[in-house]
This record gives sequence, C-alpha cells and structure tokens, in this order.
Amino acid sequence: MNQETEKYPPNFIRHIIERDVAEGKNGGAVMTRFPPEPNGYLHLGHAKAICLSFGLARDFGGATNLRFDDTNPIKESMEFINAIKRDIAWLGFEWQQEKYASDYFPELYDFAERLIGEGKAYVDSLDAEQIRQYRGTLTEPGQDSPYRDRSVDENLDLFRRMRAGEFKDGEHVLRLKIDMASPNINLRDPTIYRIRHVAHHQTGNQWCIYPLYDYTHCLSDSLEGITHSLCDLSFEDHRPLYDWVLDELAMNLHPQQIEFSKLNLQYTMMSKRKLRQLVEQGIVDGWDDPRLPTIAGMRRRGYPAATIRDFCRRIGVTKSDNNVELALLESCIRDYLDPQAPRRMGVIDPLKVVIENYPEGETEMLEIANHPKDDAMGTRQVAFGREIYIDRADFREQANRKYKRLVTGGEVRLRGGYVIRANEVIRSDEGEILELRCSYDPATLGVNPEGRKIRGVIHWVSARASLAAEIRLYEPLFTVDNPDGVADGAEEAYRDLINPDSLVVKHGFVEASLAQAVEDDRFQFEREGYFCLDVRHSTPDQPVFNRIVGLRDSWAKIEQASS
RNA sequence: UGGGGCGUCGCCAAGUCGGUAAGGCACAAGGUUUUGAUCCUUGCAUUCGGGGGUUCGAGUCCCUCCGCCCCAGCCA
Repeated sequence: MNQETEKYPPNFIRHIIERDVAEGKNGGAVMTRFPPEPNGYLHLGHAKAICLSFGLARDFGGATNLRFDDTNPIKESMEFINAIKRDIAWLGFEWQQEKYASDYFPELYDFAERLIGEGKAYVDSLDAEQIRQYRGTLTEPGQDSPYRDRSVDENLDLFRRMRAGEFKDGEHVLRLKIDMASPNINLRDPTIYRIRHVAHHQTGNQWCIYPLYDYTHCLSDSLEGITHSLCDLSFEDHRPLYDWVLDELAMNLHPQQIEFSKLNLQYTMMSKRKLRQLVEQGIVDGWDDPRLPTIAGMRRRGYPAATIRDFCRRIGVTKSDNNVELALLESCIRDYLDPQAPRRMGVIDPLKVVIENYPEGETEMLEIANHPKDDAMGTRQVAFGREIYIDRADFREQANRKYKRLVTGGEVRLRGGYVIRANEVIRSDEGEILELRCSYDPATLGVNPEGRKIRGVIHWVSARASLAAEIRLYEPLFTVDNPDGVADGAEEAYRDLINPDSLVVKHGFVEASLAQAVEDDRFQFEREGYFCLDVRHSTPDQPVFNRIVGLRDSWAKIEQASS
C-alpha cells in the first residue's frame, strides 16, 4: 500500500474543497497547513489532523506547510520542534515550507499599528484579573474598559513603548476593539499582544511583546497563502474573530477555516496537556513510552506508519463527538502486518519439556516456512532437541474436548516439528509444575500420523539453542474508556484511572534467529502476536521485544464464555 | 439559563436535487487451515434522538421537545 493508493473516503471538508476547486476559488489552488505549537509531542489526534491536511492538499494537487505556532515562548522548546518534525516525516508526509508564526512577528506588529491607527485596537492597562471581571459571563454582557477610548496617538505611543521594553510583564496589553457585549465571548475585545520579557527559541531577545493565537493564526494563514485552514471544533467560536481580523485588515487572501471533531480513542488519554503530566510526573517512561498514543510512543511500540495512516482514513472526518474503539486500531495493525511479518516462535511463559525418547545431546535443524501463505518469504532453520520450552498456557493436566492443546496422556503437534505426547508432570514440593516428560513420534515430521487425528498445534523453542529474551506486554494505560472526560478537573484525578498492568514484563525464550533482529523489524510470534525489538532496552546478550498487538484470540472468548 | 456545534446499527461512518438506509470495526454461525491466526461464505438498523407536520413519498424540508459537546487564558 503506497501513499498514492491511500485514497480517503468522502467527508464534508473534501466536499467543500471539491466545490471550491470546481468554482475556481483561489484560482483552483489548495494550500493547507499543519500548525502545532512546539510545547509537546504529537499524538494520534495530531496524526488525524496531519493525514487530513496533508492528504487533502495532496489529493487536490496542492501542498501543506508545517508551521510552528510559536507565540508563547515560555512553553516551547527546540526539543519539541525537532520531535515534531521527526514524527511528521516518519508518518510519511512532506511539508512544502517549514514556517514559524514568529517569522511574521514584524508584519504582525505593523498590522497592529495599523489597527490602532484605524481605531480598531487599543492598549488596555487593566490587569488580568480586572480584564476577567470586565469580560462579563456566559450569560451577562461585559463592560468597556476605562482605557477603551484612549486616543490613537496615546495608543500608538503606549504600544511602541511596550515593544521597546519600557513596561514590565502584565502592565499593558493590546486589545481589539470589537464588542464587549457580544454573545460570543471571543469577540469581547480579545487581547492580541501581551508583554513577556523572555527569550524566544527562534527570535531570541528581539521581542518582549508576543501576539496571541487569534490574532496570529489567521494572519499567518493569509500571509502564507493558505486556502483552507483546518482545525478542531474547539475553534469554531473563534472563526468570527479569525474572519474579523482578516476583513478589517482587508487581506488579499482570506483563508477559510473549517472545523472538524477531534479524535477520542477509548482507554486513551489524548490531550497534550495531560500527556505532558504523565511524562513529567514519571508515570510513564518518557514521551515515547510504548503505552502512549504519541507518534513517538507508537513508533517505539512498533506500529508501522502506514497503519496509523490507515486508521486515520478509517475513522473518517466529521463534526460528531466520537470515541473510537481500540479494536479498530488493532485491526489496522493486524491487517498491515499479517501479510508481511515473518513468522517466528517465542515462548513467553516457559514450561520446560523433556522429550525422553529423543537422543541426549542431539540437535537437529528443522526447516520452517517464514510465512504460511507466502513462499517467497522463504524458510529458516530452527533448532530442535531433547529439551524444549512450550508456553504454560498450552498444557493442562486435564481438560475437556474443547481444549486442543497438550493434556496429560494426549498428543499435540509442535509447529513445524513432531507430534509429542505428555507422559508425566514433574512438580516441586510446593506443587508447582516444573517440567513435563514427553515422548515424540519420529514418523510425524511433515506428515500426519495414521489412524489418529492431531487436533492441536503449539509453538515451542529449543531449550539449548534459543535466546533468552525479555518480552514486554502492553495493555491500555487507563481503566476507563474515556479518561480525558473522567479525569477532567481535579489535578490528580487520572492517577486513580491508571491500569497497574499496562506493562507486564515477561522473561521467555525466542528462537535463535531473532538474535539478528534490528530496529524496524517486525515479526509474528506464532499464536502470540506481533513483536518488534525495543532498541531502547535491548542489550547485546538479551534482546527485549515489545508486543505490538496480540493476534485475534477466539479461544480466549470461548474460555471466557464458559467460565 | 448567552452563544456555537452535534445526535444514522455495540464503535466509527456514507447518505448530492426529498424516492424508499453504503462500507469498515466488533459480534455470530459455517468452511479451509501444522498459527483456536489468516482466508472464504453467511448473518447483523422495516429504521435514522423523541413527537408532530408538509408530501404520492422524508434520515434528507418545517415545527417542537430531549440529550450530549465547546466557549468566560495576558494558552493554543
């Protein structure tokens, strides 16, 4: 599946753009932008926005700019800028230009002076608390600031002195003069410049006043030639302001802001702010913790980029609230990996099996296909010997007919190998099963025995010629299907929602060929799931594998239903 | 209770001028299978938040009610 064939299904934004292009609006051009603030890492929700903005532009022969919305230097850093660029590129998208809102600080300043000159902006000297009080409430209109009617000259003078650094943080702000009684609170004289004596990661100490989002974004879009400015629904109420600024300044290009609903994923926290708390408080192991929905986390978890693109395509784009099931994401991963992940064997919860009638000290190499349906993927040699490991879940001392694995006195096939029979269980003094004594049927390699049907096949690994490996199993980080909703408000509320078993570290064994695994390799451990090497934790003598996702498990359902 | 949005199957989501409910995931039942995987087949909304109305005909138009989400940063 390459990018060219990744067609997106129809959605309302696509319809709007189709119509615009058909009508020749903007000369038929389509230019979008992806505008992250560099104050954190990108996550799946951003991936949705990225696929949308980049995908739409691409489909209409346009392009997309990456623009860092860097108007608030105190929260931003180069680390985040670099991480964001790396993540977008990894996702498979190329931006036309790398821009920064800070690139436009000079123009933005000039526009502000113009607005002041036209009596459309004024310097307010109320403090933050007073401004809040004057703003009114959702149901009551606000009141004009006593500074609202300052003369143009006074405003200009004050604004220039703000810019010159004559005032301390918070002493004055620049506000748009719109309507303090507007039912839309965003129009009640929004603040567009504040004083902040801090260095900026791009502009250093050139500025001590910084413009705010509502003023900056629309103008940046217009200056950049953006035709369609896509954002999430929380900005819907800001659109009148977006349009107001562009109209009052009579900008040549008036981009169209279109809002869509942001993504919610069940059992997943999807807000940058809260993700940041998880990282800063050490609840997870960094922004790239495999349990996080960050692009970096998903990459480390082993999700292929194409899988994330496919997911974004499948969830669609609407204005409805949503809470997508994890099963959909998992389905995307399995669909992508199944045809192309080489098969290997790995035993996660090892139980030693001694095959008593197999010669001691002997090892034979079994040739096993790398993929059940794709011969082109070839075969590999897997060591087999007298002692092997199987998974504890694949043996029971007794079980009903439904259980198709190894039972005392019964037979099972070792994948790619022989049929074995369980003869005896060896236990410790405490009663724990230590190992199994089995026998094998030498005549069953590659052929089925006569007169009896072997119902089960289990995976295994040689005890002598395998590799000890750490295997990390992941479950959702949260125990509720809408942690963002539940954990709102109280600072520590989400702590109680953390799933204590979100990471389970197992010590197992994998076939020796996995010693060659490198970053970006992805395997299916037969009957277990898809795994990749965790380069961060692996050491030369002990690889660490992350379970990307398990296989579908209809047996688990059967078992659960009967218990 | 001011303003702005949204409500089509368990979860997503198509649904152009009103013409008689796509698809995916999930689920269920069969079949194939040396992965209880994959694959294949089949099933899965007489109904579109509720109630009225217009119409030969409404998810699509009108009225009304209900529910949910967003907004009171010198954050984005």
